Amino acid sequence: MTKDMVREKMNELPIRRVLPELLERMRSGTSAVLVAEPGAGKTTQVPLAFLNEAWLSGRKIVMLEPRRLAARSAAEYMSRMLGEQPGETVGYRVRMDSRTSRRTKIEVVTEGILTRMLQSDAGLEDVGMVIFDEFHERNLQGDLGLALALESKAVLREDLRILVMSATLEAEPVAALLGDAPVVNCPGRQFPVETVYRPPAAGSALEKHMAAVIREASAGHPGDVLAFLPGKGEIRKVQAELESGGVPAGFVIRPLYGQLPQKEQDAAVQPDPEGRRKWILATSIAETSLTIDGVRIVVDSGYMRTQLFSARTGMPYLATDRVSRASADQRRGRAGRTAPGIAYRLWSHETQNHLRSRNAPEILQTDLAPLALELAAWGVQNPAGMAWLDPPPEAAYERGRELLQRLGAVRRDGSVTDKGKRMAEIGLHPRLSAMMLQAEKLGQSGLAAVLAAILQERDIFRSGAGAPPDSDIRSRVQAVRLWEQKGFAGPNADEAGLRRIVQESRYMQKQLEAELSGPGDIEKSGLLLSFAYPDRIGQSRGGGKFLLTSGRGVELPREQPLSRAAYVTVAAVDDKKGAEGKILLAAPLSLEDLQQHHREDIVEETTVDWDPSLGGVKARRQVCLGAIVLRESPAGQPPAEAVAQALLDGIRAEGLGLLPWTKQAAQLRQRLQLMHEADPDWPDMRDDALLSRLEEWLLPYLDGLKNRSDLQKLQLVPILEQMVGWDKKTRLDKEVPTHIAVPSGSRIAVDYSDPKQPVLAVKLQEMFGLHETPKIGMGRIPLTLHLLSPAQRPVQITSDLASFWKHGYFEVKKDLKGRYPKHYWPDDPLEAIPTRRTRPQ
DNA sequence: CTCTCCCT
Repeated sequence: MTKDMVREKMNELPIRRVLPELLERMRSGTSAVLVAEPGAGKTTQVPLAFLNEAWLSGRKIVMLEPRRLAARSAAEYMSRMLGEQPGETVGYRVRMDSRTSRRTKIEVVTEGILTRMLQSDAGLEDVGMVIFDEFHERNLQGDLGLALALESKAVLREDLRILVMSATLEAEPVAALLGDAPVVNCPGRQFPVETVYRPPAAGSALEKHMAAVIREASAGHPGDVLAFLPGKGEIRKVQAELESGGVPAGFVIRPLYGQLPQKEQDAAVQPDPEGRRKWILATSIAETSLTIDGVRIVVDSGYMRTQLFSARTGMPYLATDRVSRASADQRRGRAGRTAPGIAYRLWSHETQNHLRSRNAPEILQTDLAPLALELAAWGVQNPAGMAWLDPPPEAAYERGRELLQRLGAVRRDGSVTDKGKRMAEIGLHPRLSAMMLQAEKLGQSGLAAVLAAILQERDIFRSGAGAPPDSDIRSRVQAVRLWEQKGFAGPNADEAGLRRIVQESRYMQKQLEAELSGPGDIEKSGLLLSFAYPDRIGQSRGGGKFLLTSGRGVELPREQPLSRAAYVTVAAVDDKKGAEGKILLAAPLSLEDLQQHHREDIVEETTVDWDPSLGGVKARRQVCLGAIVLRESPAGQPPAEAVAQALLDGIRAEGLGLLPWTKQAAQLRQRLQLMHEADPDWPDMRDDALLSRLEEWLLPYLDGLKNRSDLQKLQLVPILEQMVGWDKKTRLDKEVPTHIAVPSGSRIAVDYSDPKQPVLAVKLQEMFGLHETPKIGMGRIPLTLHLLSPAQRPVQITSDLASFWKHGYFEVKKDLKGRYPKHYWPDDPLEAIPTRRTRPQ
């Protein structure tokens, strides 16, 4: 495009119409929000419009972009409009690459760069205006940059202009955050896109359905198809589905996701050299990061995969979820960039109504250790006092602070240490910065820089078909070295990725200003990583399972040689909910290195606990690093208190069944429970209640006991009696007797197993002559009678004996007389003589 | 039995 053509095109842009208002707002005030739909041209027009404002008084305009590529291309585009090269009036600055000069008036930077600028000059002395572009993405770095810029403006730089630009933002909250800033709206310029809802039939697989819709749509409409899926797995399935149904002549399938080697990504984005129509199967990478010309058809699965952070375990995990309405609209818009298009949504109108309106901002679901370090370096220990659209969630923030403390970046009170300041300057995740600083001391910064670069970049390895991926980070280090020395990449490595890693690792080493340390010893990889991930040092439990110092369990497929290492450091992990976490990248480390370099975290202690396999208390001398036990030996004389506590732990773990519940003890417990239910002043005797008060009632009797068989010797009856005391015990015997005397002279034990309905089971013949049902509880509670045959089988259950004698007895008698003819079955039971034998003597 | 995307 020539300079004139660019100028001409620029004049048509919708943004031109709102620029005067925007300029006026920034003259009369100091902040504003610009809401402009895609295609309005805001990114390239707005910074240039402010270039000659008097209030700049020689200062620069800084514009933030969420991606390096976007920052560079915005700078290039604006330079072209001025007939210049980047680095003259308009420049850019991203990690490892910048084009700026003393003449530069507009600096386009990635979001994290602003934080670095503010950390080295809180007043931003040479900046007159900060523009936040694409703010609706709500990246962590953008939110942080805005919070810091607002503090700077409030305290040091009243005149600092802040403009927040966004495509689809609910403008009110951010305008309020800027102090009731005016909102300027600008329409966009998009071709119309028709929306079709096409949910899969019940029970049919989404991938199969998608393949069918792709086929159908390409038959009825022109242009390339862009299909959105949550991840690689689903992409491969749809691809297989399309291939098995036959790809028509003139079409080609192009997968597109971040892990894919650069060459294959390029093939998906660029027009097909043979002029075929593309079926592009993409993740959300194609939602904002990459734009593809020629797409007229979008097919959206409606799902996306995101990484979430578990504040509970301190580890990340992947989750597949429905997209938001904002995401779905963004995806649909991809069909209307160059011509009118059509978008198929593989969900129903009904589902559409339930989608959340926008994606959660990153600050609500990510690891906050980096944020906590920046704030500590800024001098803030409690983020609650700052201006946030969404304040950082407390649990994750606290996790982040704990990690920083462990890495030596902050003190207990949250204030930053000198080491922490250096870590923040290095501009890596605090874990990786801590590793770099430690490696420097050990003369291993060369290896550490390669490891950090590998972890920073996307994985350079593709797993072979069918084979499980290799999780040993040393194989990546080897690939990097091979590439550096011979310019040769292994069959599975991505060359563009290797190039980036080499560049990145050299940059890091240079930044440390360390002497180049040489390649280092690859076998120290696990050790170096342990300085970054001290909470993820794993000890083998066999079968590829490892216990981490944090207490979490993780695992590796057993086919991997790494699964047989005794100790590993786990750098990347997917913390599956419920199940063991999955190790994605790790390296082995030796016990010697571990003991030498983590000496200050290793503690020696005597542990006394219940060993279920032993059925008793075991005392051991343990050498521990966090939750893992490096060595242990039997301990001699453990303190009696600890043994008793361990016994209680055993009972809590295995239940009250460990105690000798004789018939008498069990009945006593039930009788007490009956009293409790009538009067809460009596102790609750249910399992949970007893277990929660073991210290009170059982502990005093445990002296000298060590195991199950010792416990079996306890006398529970006196123990339970002691629990209620003498007065209550006397009352208990009176109100809830153990036995009842019946007319035959027998004393029959009452069954209290159901405290609501105590039972007296007694032979019918023993009850002759008794008019009324016996009662307990000072005559309040009638017993339920189980009247038994001579063979002890219940023949009648009643709590109204008088009525039984009158009515039921004669029926029962007839039957019993037939079965037990030798027994005594009188016609008048109330006058008869009770007996425990066949007949009264 | 398969890792979403991005950045200092």
